[in-house]
Amino acid sequence: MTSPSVLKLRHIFDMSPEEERLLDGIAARKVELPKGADFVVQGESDEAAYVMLAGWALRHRQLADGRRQILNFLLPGDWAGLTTILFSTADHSVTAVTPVVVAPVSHADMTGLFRDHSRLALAIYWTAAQEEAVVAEHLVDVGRRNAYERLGHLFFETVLRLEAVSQAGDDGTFDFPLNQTALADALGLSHVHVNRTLKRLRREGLVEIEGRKARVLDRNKLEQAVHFESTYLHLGGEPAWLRRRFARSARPGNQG
Amino acid sequence: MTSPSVLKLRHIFDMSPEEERLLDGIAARKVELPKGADFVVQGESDEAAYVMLAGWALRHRQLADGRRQILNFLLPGDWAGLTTILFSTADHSVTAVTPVVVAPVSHADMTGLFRDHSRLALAIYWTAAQEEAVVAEHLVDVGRRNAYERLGHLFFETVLRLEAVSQAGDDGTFDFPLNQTALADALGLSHVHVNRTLKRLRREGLVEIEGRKARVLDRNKLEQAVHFESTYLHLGGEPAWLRRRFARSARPGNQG
DNA sequence: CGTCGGGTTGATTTACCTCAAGCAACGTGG
DNA sequence: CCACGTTGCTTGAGGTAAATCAACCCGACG
Repeated sequence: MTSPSVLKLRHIFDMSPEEERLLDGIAARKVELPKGADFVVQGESDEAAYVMLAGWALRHRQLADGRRQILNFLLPGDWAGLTTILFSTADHSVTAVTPVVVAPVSHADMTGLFRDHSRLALAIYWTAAQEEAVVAEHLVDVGRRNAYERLGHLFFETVLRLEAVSQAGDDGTFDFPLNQTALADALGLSHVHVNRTLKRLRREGLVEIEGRKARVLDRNKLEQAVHFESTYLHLGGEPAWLRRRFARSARPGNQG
Repeated sequence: MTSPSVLKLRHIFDMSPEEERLLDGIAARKVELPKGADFVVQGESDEAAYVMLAGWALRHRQLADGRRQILNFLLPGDWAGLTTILFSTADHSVTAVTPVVVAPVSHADMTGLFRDHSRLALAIYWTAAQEEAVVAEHLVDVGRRNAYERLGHLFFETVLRLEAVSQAGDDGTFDFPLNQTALADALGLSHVHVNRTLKRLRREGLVEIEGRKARVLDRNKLEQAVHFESTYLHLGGEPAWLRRRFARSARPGNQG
């Protein structure tokens, strides 16, 4: 089965069979981590990056007085700890929300990848850039949208991201393992207010939440209600001229 | 005179004379843009990246109904539009706050740089990663800090960043060309509330604002008042083992 | 000399927060 | 298999940080 990291990159990137094999090879070194495991720890220096293969994780920063802010959520196909190769100490933690399957990539392997497979390096850089764009949108959420829009926006974003890696059902159903406290810490709200706002979203027939599953009921209505603008996800399938640029950037020596 | 882009990277990176010359060479192609100029436009596809050499710019996202969120501020030594090489349309705009001096770098030159000077490419990637870390901290600000902390935090961050490129005076004075509306859009507040909170910061003797200049009066007091934690800036001077890693990642063919 | 961008201030409203409690589902251990 | 702590969800009451609305002031500038 093709790994989610391959699935995700196919959206923007014509990968050669060899490149796909290489990525799948990385993904083959599966490690299972229990729910709650921290695989990057704020303030510490870490020794590897990780590709998410299954499950949910979150990136968050902790303040000294206990307040915390969740930066974003990591879904299958996302990378964690890419910056550990650049910074001496991590400025955030990455924690498993559910049991997760990851593939660790040592720094040595990373630099090798960057050296010998510059197209894949560019693809990984693309992933990091997309993540940055998602975090920026969360900043827009928290800075300029109200609680109702923030929550709706997060649901909409999540469906789109999960669909990009074939992890959402046809009927709009998807795994949603976040509790209301996590939502609060992600959206800059209190869990009480999250609760009341979720109630409203349910009452208005926009989303449905049952246990650890969620479902977007009326896509168009939700999109309009929260003024969703999907450009920042860059999942629209990039135009040919851009795909060509990726190709051009290949160095001689990488298989043709 | 060494360009700010070189100054900034020296903090984390042992650059060879040739690499410094190359960066300074990029910086030699100066272009002046007037205050208010958009050099990256949300929704459009752009043809170059830019190194900031002088002046202030800001990155922001605009919502359809007019609300906007400023993501971060670009100071001398920062890069703008790095992702235009990866995405078909920009998800944000970059606008000059003051008249700015930039050096445009075409996509062709960028890919050449990545191909032939992988250490410099890594340094530029470092810059992008640091910017991501700053945006993430702004998310923490807006999500989990009150107006007073947000403003104080921004002042503190700004001094540190300006000092890293030798653009702040010894007495804590620095150029600060943002009006209160810009502060509001950056911090997720109304300009009225920004005004009142600034008054409080002044009254308490933490900062001084005169025209387009600002000054941090009591560094320690401000740091404590807003619980500033500087790790996310990664400006502490990276330890030797990390600098060595950058060196190791050099490919044969790059000088020395 | 009018207009415009920017700062300041007051009065009022509101979208959230905090505190507090109750309840259901669940695992754990005795 | 019952007592229990725990975790997560829900609801109410009351409080507050910050928004909104509305002036007014000032200096710059054409």
